[in-house]
Amino acid sequence: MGRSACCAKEGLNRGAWTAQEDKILTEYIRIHGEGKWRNLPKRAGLKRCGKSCRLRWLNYLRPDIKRGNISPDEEELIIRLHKLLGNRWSLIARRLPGRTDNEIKNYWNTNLGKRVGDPQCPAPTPKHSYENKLKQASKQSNLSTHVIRTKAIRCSKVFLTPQPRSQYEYDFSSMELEAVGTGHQILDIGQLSTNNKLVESDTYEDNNNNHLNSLDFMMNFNMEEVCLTDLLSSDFPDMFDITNYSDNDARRNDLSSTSEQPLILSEQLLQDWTTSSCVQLQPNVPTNLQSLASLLDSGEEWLAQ
DNA sequence: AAATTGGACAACCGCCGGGCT
DNA sequence: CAGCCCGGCGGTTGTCCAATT
Repeated sequence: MGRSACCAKEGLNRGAWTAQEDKILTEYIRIHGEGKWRNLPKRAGLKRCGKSCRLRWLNYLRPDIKRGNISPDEEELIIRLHKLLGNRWSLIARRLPGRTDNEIKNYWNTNLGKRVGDPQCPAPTPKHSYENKLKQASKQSNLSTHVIRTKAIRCSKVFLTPQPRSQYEYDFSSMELEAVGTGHQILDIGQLSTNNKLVESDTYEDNNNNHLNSLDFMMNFNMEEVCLTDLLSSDFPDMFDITNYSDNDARRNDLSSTSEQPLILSEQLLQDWTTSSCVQLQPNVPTNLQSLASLLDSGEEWLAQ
């Protein structure tokens, strides 16, 4: 017996969403939060498939989405990440705050794939240039296209350890995060750009007058205020504090054996990085995408071995 | 000015894995 | 343990629109 379809297809709207549908969906999620997608359409009074609602929300309506205007730095990062991860768009998207897997996938398919796949491929046409994209974005905004651009970026795969609140007050110099299931510290926000602020999980919800009890949080990460190119000059090894692994971490021995050496990207480390949402950072070291690029370089070298 | 072409991207589809019963 | 539900993911399609003929 096969599983039932996610929804009956009869009588459901399909195709582009109307402003009214968007409003209904946004309002419903604002009140009830995400989840229960299958029942959502009925409860919200939408003639849409639950999956469709979820996709619409995740790829378009979510307030933390930054759409269009992919910068050259983001582009380079996408290329590197794709080289490392392949078509794992969701993983790639997690490294690009505000970007959705669908957007990155589309961007790759229409731009980067052709370019990267064929070294002889001619330079992008003017229509594809960054400058023109800026013009297009500007044009779109002038046409009052509803481009959602918020600073709050949800970091859905990072959780604060369930410790007393004082553990994660907004003292960035001591804040540490823990990746799901890894049991080791994953990120120190100490020297995040001052433009990047950690906010509690319910900030996002607050924006929607919601109040979920999730422990996950968001990182206020304004890409436009982070000069990615500034990040390209730091030494990646310095970013990693291998000694930060807890004593009962099974990997500690392996890692500590290399702690006195220039960083050699371990499989585990790479795995951590590719499966978590944050990079392990050494306190007092600037967070930057160039370092991610360096990490990718290391990962590429490792993969080539 | 109309028809055609091609790019961009929103949306859909089917599959899969995890969790629950 | 099997069956089911739910959500996530990647591939593909459909539609819109600007550029070109």
